[in-house]
Amino acid sequence: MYDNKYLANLIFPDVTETLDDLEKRYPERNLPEGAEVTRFAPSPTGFLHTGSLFTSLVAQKVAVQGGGVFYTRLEDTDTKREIAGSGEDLIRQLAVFGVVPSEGYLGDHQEGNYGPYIQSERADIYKVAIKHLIEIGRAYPCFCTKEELDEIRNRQEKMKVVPGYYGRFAKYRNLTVDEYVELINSGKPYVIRFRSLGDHNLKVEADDLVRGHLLLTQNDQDIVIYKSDGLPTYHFAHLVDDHFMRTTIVTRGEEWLPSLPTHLELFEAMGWKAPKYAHLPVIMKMDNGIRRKLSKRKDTEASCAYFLQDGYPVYAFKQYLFTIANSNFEEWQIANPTLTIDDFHFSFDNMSRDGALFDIGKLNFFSKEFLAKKTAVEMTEFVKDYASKYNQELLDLINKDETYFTKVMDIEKDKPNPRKDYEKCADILDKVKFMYEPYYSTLMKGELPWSTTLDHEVMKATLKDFGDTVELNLTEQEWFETLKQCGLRHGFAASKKEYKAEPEKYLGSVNDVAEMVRIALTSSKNSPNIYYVLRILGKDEIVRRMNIACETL
RNA sequence: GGCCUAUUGGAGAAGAGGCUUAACUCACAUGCCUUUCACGCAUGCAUUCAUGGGUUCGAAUCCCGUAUAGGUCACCA
Repeated sequence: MYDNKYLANLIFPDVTETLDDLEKRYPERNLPEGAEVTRFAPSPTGFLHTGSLFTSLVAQKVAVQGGGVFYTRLEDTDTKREIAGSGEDLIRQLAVFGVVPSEGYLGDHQEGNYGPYIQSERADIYKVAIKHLIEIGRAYPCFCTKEELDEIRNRQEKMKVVPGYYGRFAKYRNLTVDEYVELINSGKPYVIRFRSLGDHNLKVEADDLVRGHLLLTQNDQDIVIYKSDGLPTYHFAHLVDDHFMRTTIVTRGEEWLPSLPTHLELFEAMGWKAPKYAHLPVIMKMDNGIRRKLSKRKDTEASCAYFLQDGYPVYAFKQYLFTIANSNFEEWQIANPTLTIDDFHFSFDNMSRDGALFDIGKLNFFSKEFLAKKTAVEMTEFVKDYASKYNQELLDLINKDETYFTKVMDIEKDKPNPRKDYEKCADILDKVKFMYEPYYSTLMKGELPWSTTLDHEVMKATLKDFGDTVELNLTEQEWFETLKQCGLRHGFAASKKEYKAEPEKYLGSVNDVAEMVRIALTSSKNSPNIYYVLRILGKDEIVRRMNIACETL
């Protein structure tokens, strides 16, 4: 007659440490009142997902604002799905968005007293906990094969009962210890399952920081806690890690809500106090009229790298994410324009329970605002940094003459309300290329929006005259006067009003003159203020451009 | 299919029984400004809070049913 203790020793003969040893090794953290310990625990299975960034931003904020600890942990228990190097990538990407943990898995190294912070390096710790559960009869080995499990499921489907490994369907749940011992000694492969005491007809109460008080169905599944590869499943690793790393708030996506009862029962079985939970809404997307979760495979917005590639400012992106996180953030930012997100006080109470649709329009708004506030020099620096990483063509353009590029960025910056024409760096090349050769020449060879009513000879004469007489050392007002004079010499009224009053007397108005000069200068009807463009180009270039323009007429 | 969660305008949302003839932000529309565009300014944009019932003198706010959407039911996290 064997007992559970014998069974536990048979399964984990090398495990000599006890739970008490671990409690001593990872003591309660000494933190001020109200300080929280949060974490971001990604799996190394790919790039940084927008939803993950969102979750990590919230976790970090909650810890930092209360003087607590934010740490990272690598959840690499699924060796099959692991993508080599993605753990380091994740940490690097996080850093780009200002999410820098003070403790934990940091890519190339680990830091802190509660480690290791890589789950695959914590196998011994999990074993101590599992051994304990076996000893107290709350865990047992299960020898089911994949086929047996499938068969159980099929039977349950036919019977129309809740599927899964529980109660009377749990084939190995009620063996005697002797039987377990015999099976193990026979060499049959097995996993360890939790012995649940729950009942799915009963409820369990739970509190969630964003959802409030919940009444959930109890767990009754004898879930696998220890896989045949010697590593725990997520559920068990979460339990052990968040307990011994002394996490006080678990932030995670709402897809975890259904497993909350399981986790709660696990904590209870271990005799541990469960942390507080915050199940965050997921970011959605409208796809053909239906709302769905951002998909890693289908949606470019799902990857944080996508926004970086497009050259969205990190701060703007964070502002956007914070409007989703806390509904009062926008109003706060408007009321406190000089303060940053770091000064904002986040609260779970102001978080919405259902997933927001990803709104690129709103991101664009924040981004435009942000870029417009930069000075020309800052802008050049910012764009250059972007170009050096993502856009060689743009980088070449800047490097050709950085001072010149800064002048282009400086257009109308001296006005009280600066232009907001760039929403991301990826837009910039297209918007400024007319200021450069060979782009200008190429543009002028294309379709040009010249007036269809004006006589081409008159236009040519006007443009030539304009180039020959243009004065650059004038104020904008004065310069506009000379433009009017030029128009007057060729039969254009000095203002739209005058033209409208006596249309038979003129060919058009100064507006028409400005338009043709604009096209000659930029190839387009829409451009920044020509006065500024002229001053950057210089007299010789203006004359040259007028000649090129005349040739297209 | 079972279970869970959600449902206020195009989007994010405020709203906790009377102060809401539903705040604010983005988007959109119109007008003004103006040498174009952008900026800025002004105005407009939900008689209605998924829906049906109920409670109440009074409901977006409380209760019940229905619908819809999302999530979840692995030796994945």
